[in-house]
Amino acid sequence: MSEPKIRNMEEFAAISGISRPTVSKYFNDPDSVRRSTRERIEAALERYDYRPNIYAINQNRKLTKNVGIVVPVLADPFFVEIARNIEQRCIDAGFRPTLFSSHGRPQLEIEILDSLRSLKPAGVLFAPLGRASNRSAVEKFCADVPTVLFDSNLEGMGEAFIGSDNYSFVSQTVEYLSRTGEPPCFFEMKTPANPNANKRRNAYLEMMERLNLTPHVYQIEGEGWGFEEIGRQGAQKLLEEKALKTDTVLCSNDRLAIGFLSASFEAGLSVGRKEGCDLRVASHDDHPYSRYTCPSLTTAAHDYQSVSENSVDTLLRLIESGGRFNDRRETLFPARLIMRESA
Amino acid sequence: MSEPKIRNMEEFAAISGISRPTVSKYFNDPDSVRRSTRERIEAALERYDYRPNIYAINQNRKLTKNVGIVVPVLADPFFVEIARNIEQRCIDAGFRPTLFSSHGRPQLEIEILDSLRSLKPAGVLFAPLGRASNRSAVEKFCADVPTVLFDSNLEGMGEAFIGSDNYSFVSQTVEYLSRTGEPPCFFEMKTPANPNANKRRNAYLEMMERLNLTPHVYQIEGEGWGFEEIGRQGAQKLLEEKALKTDTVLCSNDRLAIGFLSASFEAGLSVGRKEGCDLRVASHDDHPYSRYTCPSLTTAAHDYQSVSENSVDTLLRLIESGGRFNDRRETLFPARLIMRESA
DNA sequence: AAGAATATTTTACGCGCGTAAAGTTTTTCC
DNA sequence: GGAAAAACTTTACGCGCGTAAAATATTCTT
Repeated sequence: MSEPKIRNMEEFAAISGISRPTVSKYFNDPDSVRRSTRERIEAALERYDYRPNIYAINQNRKLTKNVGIVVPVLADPFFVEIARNIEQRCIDAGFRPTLFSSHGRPQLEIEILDSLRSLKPAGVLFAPLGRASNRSAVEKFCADVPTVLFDSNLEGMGEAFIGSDNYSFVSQTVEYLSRTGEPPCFFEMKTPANPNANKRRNAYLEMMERLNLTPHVYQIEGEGWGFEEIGRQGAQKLLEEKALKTDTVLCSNDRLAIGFLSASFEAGLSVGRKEGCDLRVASHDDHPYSRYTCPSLTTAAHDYQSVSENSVDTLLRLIESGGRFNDRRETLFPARLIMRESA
Repeated sequence: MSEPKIRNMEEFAAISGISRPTVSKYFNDPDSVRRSTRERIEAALERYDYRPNIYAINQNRKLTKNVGIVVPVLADPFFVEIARNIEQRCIDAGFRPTLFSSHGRPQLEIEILDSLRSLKPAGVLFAPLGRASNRSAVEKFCADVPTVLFDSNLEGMGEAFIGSDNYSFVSQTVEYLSRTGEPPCFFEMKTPANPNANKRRNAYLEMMERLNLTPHVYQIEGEGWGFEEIGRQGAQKLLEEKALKTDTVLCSNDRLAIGFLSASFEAGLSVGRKEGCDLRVASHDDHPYSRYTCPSLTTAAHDYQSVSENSVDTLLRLIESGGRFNDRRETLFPARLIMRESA
């Protein structure tokens, strides 16, 4: 490859002995040209490494092959895992994904959507910050760009939503904890960033009522996305004041639980499902590190595969449909209980 | 804003009463036009929200305002933290950063560089996979695109390298551990993914020699970037076989240490610097979660700020210099010892 | 106030490719 | 083998903007 350098499609067409429009056709869909033609082009491609100028291409297409992926925080490995999955699926489908993180900042989220707009993406997979998201900005964006929401639902926004079934998460953990010992209290933030948190609390309350048990919800102070620290400080306070009415604690999510475990350890309390332990702690999300907490964390796992697969499939259908669905469907995937040592 | 929709710069120039070339000049540098002109354009910008077509812009510029940021694994919060920092600094400098992660896969790293090339970025900040990186591919890339390496040094590649001073990390932890108790053994992977690991081992050996102490290095099996699991299994084996010759363990990095702590806990061993503990464990990196391990992890912290600031500054200077430096400088930042409960 | 310096306008071309239309060649099929 | 179908070539225009050159207008200098 690479004798003299090819400057543009004109030159490349010349040296491969094919007309430029046909070469152009080839790059848009290799199968749209005759086999012998395709082979001649591909032979030339191996000798001279030429790639069409992406800017010239996108200037002349209403729809690019770009796909935006926006997550609220990459510092949360959960989103990294989802993003990685989604990224690969987009590539496999012939698109160019670009990953953005709002890093927990509403203003940055707006700016990302804004700059995404000028990328003229074929579609966007968007996990919003949630409560802190600027709803009107999101709404405007979704009106312009085919968007599929995932993880965090903003009612009515985007053409579809794919996420996890919070009720499935909580019902399984509550049922398990109640069955194997004392029913749990619920540990969460007072003003959670993410709407899933509210659904989980409601699911807890509903589940406890159904089981004829008395619910206890502890809502701790704290703003932002530093859940571990918020959880640690909240737990420290509760433990110090001996405020917990049960010795079984169900945390809204794993990151809070990591903070809770940290505070428990520092308070000299032993956590676990074994005889003689002071506390049982369980949680939700199956955070990549929940296997390595001390003790390992009993939790409810997202179906990463299904969420990412369904999200991408939905977006591809959306793109094929011209960017609009007739009805906005919400798809939820159930959790899988992961029993470990903490409860 | 937004009465009728502006289609292009021609139209925007017309309604703002300025000629197109001047408007073009304004967008390339608002300060290059007369103040009264700038104000008229900005007034128009508020009424009609127009943004120049990014593809048309980049087609006609040899140098875009794009900057690529490539990290080996986003699943590692260390890189997320660095990337977040770098991203923001690039934005502040008027560039458009795009974040890529190789996700630990050498093939993906090559593909990222390849697609990055066609983005014609003004420059790239690149943290390579390390040992698994395709050196000739990286070399070719660096020859075409102004590149600054960070975190992981590939000798001679890129125009500069910015990273952490591994000797500073290890000398501080070894000194601290030796001073406050028993000198440490060293716990690492046999075939580490990252060249920093080798430097840390050598620093350990050198430091122990200097202190007239006998070094013990334990190299565990395992491939890839799943350090926690590798560390856990390696530690489990060592602890089971009671193979450790010291009760003070210095891990090559925090993620291995997280695995080590997990295995220790499961083996019923207490870790900490307090009287009566079975083991002391320390490590390097100040991983965002190292504060929340049980016990919290004594470690050596990267100077995130300095590394990211210097990386971006270097890249900006490189871009201004036309993409080439006369000499390839390597800048290393020292660590800061973080004393917590584990050692 | 007149000349110099600086900004802006006008005009025009080019970037690399998508894409349409009309004509030509190749393939397919009965 | 001949006609229809498919693929290709030729020609040509447009996309939205960068940018150069020359003419004109504005601001600054003394």
